[in-house]
Amino acid sequence: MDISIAIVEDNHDIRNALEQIIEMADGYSLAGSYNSGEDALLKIPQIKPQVVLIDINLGGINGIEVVKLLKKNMTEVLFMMCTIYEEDEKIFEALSAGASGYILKKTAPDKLLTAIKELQDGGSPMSSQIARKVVTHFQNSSNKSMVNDSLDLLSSREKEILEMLSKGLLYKEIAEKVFISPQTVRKHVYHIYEKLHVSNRIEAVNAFYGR
Amino acid sequence: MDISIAIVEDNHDIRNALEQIIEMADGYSLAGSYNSGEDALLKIPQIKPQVVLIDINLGGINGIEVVKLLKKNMTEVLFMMCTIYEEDEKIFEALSAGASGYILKKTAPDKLLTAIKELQDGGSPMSSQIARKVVTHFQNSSNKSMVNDSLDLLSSREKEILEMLSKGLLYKEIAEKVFISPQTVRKHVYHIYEKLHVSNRIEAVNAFYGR
DNA sequence: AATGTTATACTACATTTAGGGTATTGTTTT
DNA sequence: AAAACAATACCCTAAATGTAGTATAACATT
Repeated sequence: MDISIAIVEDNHDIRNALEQIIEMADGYSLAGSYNSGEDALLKIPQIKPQVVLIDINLGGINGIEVVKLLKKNMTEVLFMMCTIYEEDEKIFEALSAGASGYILKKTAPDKLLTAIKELQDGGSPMSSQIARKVVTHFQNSSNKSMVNDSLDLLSSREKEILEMLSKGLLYKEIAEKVFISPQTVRKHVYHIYEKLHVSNRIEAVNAFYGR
Repeated sequence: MDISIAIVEDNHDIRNALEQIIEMADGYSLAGSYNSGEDALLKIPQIKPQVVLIDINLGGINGIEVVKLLKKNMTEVLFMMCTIYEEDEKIFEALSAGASGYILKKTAPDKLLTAIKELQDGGSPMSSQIARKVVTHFQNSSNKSMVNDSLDLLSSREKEILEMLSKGLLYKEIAEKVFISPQTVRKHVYHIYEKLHVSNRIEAVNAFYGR
């Protein structure tokens, strides 16, 4: 079975070129082609293509918005952003809007077709440069709670208690859990606040989460 | 200038094969080769290679731990995980430990060399299948705070107050900010707790952040 | 016109926290 | 051995929070 593809691209020449590539290739079929996001929003839910190749900078509503809206009701459709830019912001916006692939317009026809195939096979085709940006973003967001030096000031008991505090437990609940008196819990919390330079639970918990 | 590469791999045959590939290739030079993570931890800080090709499953300390430890003091060194697995968990662990590339052992010699080159050029070489996993993870974590339907139950005033609560402000501070009495703030908070089914600030704030 | 919701504000009471003091027992570090 | 720190636990006081009832004005919905 061919992979059915829809194209959303406002530039006439590029759209025609993409259409040609898809129509001439074996194993791929063109399900629809639109020159605006508005048009795509109306038609794509009807034709239900497997893959949508979509430009980011469309005339009216932009491609990222289109993906966001369509993805909400058509989770199975795979979106591949196709753009001239390689900007960090756009990449993250597009991916969190629900796009699965991100390629540049200058990509050669055969690479484009391979990328669509990969998309359909559960991959996320993108250049390794773009992948690095995603990875870096991933690293930053997964480490931000770890890069907290002030938390190192806390003793392990204090960290343990802060963690329970961050879950909303009361002093006495914490006391029961670790078999100490609520008084002692209070003393620990008191020291935690001193060390973190905060004056209530919320601020301490925010510090704990690195905010 | 050649790209200097270190190899960390406990299997003798594979290590030899990798050494051969690097040594025979133009533009790449072998800076060191180790059969254990422990060895790598000792030697790599001295030889300072540009790229480290490292297996995940080493005999003693595992490759991810090695990356974590080395990356801490050698931020410029690029790590490429080289493994037989394609497990989600390992991928995320490796990337957040500081690895920039992730390839499979079955990768052909010329692809391996290309991947090292891409790594050096600021890319993150990985298969599109692996990229999809990273992207999916990215989508899940970037959306988790948005998918909160219970917050919709709150009136806009209540949301406003919850947001200030989440920053650690006291009732009276909130009262001053929005020019209402602290009593009213308390009443709002009371309603917030009811709607979110929680019974203290921390739990409300956790709900606010979608935890 | 009646009902429901939101925002406002008061009261009262019980509970929980925060700030600070003191003290004992261990464990590290010097 | 002395000093510093960690964990434990008690004291007191005051402030903040949580729970709950009541009430009023404004606005939206039925």
